[in-house]
Amino acid sequence: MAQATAGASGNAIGGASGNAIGGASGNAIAGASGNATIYAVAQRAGVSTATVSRALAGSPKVAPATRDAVLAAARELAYVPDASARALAGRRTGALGLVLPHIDGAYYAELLVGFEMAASRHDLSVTITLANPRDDSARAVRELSGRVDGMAFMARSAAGTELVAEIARRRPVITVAREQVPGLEALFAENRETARDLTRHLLDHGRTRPVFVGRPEAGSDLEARHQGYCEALAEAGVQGRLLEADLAEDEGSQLADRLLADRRPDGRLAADAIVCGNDELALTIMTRLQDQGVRVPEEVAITGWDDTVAAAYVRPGLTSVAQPVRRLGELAAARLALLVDGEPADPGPVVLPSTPVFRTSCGCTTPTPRSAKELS
Amino acid sequence: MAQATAGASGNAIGGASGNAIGGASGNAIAGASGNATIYAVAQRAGVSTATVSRALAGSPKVAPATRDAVLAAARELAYVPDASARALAGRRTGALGLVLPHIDGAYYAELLVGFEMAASRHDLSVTITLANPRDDSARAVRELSGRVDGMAFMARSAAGTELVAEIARRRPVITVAREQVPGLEALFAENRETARDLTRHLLDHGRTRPVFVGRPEAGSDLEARHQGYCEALAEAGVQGRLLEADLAEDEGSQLADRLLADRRPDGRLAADAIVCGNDELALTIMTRLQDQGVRVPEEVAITGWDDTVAAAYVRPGLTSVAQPVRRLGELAAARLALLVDGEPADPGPVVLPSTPVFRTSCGCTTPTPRSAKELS
DNA sequence: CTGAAAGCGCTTACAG
DNA sequence: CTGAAAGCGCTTACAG
Repeated sequence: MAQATAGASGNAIGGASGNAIGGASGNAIAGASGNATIYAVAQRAGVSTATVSRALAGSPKVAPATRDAVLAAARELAYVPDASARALAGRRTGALGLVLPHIDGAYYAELLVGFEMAASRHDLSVTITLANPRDDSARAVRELSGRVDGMAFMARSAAGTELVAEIARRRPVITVAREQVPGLEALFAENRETARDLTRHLLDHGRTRPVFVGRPEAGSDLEARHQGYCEALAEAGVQGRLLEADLAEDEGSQLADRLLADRRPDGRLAADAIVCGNDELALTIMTRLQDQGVRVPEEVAITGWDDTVAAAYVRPGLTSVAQPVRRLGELAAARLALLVDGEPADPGPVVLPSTPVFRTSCGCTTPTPRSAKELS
Repeated sequence: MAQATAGASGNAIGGASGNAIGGASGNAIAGASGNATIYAVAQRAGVSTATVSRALAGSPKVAPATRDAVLAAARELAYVPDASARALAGRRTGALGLVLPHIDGAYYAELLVGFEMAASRHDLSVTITLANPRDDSARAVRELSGRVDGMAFMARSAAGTELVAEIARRRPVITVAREQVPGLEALFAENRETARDLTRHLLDHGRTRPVFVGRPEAGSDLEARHQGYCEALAEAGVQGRLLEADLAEDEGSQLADRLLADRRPDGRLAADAIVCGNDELALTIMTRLQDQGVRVPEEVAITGWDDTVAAAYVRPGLTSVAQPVRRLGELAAARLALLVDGEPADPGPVVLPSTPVFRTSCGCTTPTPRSAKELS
């Protein structure tokens, strides 16, 4: 118990006031873990705690000389304000909550980086919780809501719409890349149009037997991507096919085997283009196909989604779609900061553009110059 | 200001007590944002706030019937305790701080996931801050220290040893994969021995002209990896070479060009094995070399470090080293939870084993079965 | 087993 | 420009 309780009992050296009947008597100069409190700073600077508070907050109502004295005292004592006390008194935690699914890979990391950067710009901390679908994330999410000023719910995080709405009754809430909750601000990365463009691109390469791989679910990103794919086919009068597969490696290789077995009478593969719901699926299928002797993109073109690191290293380079993930995170935090400041919510969904990154797995001979991606 | 101030003025409906002279009079039944407070729950359950507090904390001293009444009242009011008030009164924030460098890729994401999972198991929240080397992370780190019970500093996060030591004077601190601070608990992933094993492995494949690519700095992971590499060479009486390169893509391709130009009299590459400091470097070099017609591993073997996703998808598969990143995160949070509970620090560094993942870029013909990696 | 009351360390009207 | 004091919403000895 050393750290936790050392000096925890009241070594009250008495604040400035001597009013033993009023509330704020007997305030400790040093807090529980030996940290200086605002009382210590006030005493050392020869001012009241109110003045210390104002000086530290940068209030313009404090005389320069006073401010300097306070700042000096605070520095000398290595004073770090207690965030809990500050939050309780100021009715502001100064923190934003972020609910993520169990991060796998770079996507959520990017989201988090963007979110933290923007939050930090607004002098806000970020407290995260990983909402796992299988455990009761409700408890964790509610707990989180009790320690932050606003919350962002990311993608397919376990928190259901019900729960999000409940939290939104008490705190500003924004959702990112997940089914919109009526009345709440919502951010998205573009899916449908980009998928349509990407599919058209494949068609332009002369592909006539495209399939879509992934498992579209109502309201999901995958659904929108599949829809865009269908639109492009409809425009061109081409017949498509949907192969349901989960976004996990194992199903990918099974699918590749299925694709491999599915031949036309002339021996060629039934599919000559594979639009995958994400890179993981695309990479798994592509390498499996190649290991079995299929030439990509000659025999079959393949595209992914997410523009993962691996997409650039495989041969042929995997054509994919870069999502504005970091900006999604940044925007989420920035909006939340405003909402917390009382700005009214603007529930019209905001859709950020995604960018196709053409490498050579789609049939292109020259990949898009790298800078094109950086421009996004 | 809607959300923030609605009802913020004291709509005090009066707690149980009527003592206007004592401190706790005029407590609001509903908090600032319309949230129920402990007073509302107490009133509804017909008990005191002390009893509500105890019942909610699961104290065994509360009669079952009373507890049920309190729980029911809390549920009906959708009561979520204010974490700030709780922290202030209980002298515990219930949160752990995590200082990370600007997360790029899966490494820190994994670390974070492990940390959050373990913290969550201990009913602790995690608040993160991204310490960027260029901005003054000191301010952010200190601020964070004011809102958590303990802090973990990860890898090459910007916070210097000085700052870490300062924080450690006030809070339990643990460092992960970074230069040890005297007196503080420290966690590491194994580097030296693993690098030695990996280099030996290359030597066993008959390689005689290995180079090490990376920029070892004092006390860094890279230094330990380079050291292990040197040890293996020394054992075998083989002459090595160090090519300094930063862990960024651009330097990788320059290096590949240099490697390509460096030929022996018989026209073969000067290097026949490249031990890279990380996968990114290895992948960049490997693809560049391959694009120029070099056969891997026949002409030159290559190994990476980190076992990134891409390592499994490129051909040949990149032999790499899987680090126990998630477990590092888990252990950090678990230890911190104990330290916060008063357990004395045990500064002896803890080193978690890393696992070589043999694919075919090293010269192996059969990759290590996938399960071997999962076992780790 | 339960309640009255003090107190956690700040901020912020309010008064001067 | 500054201070005295109330109060933020909880927890926890203390007393019964």
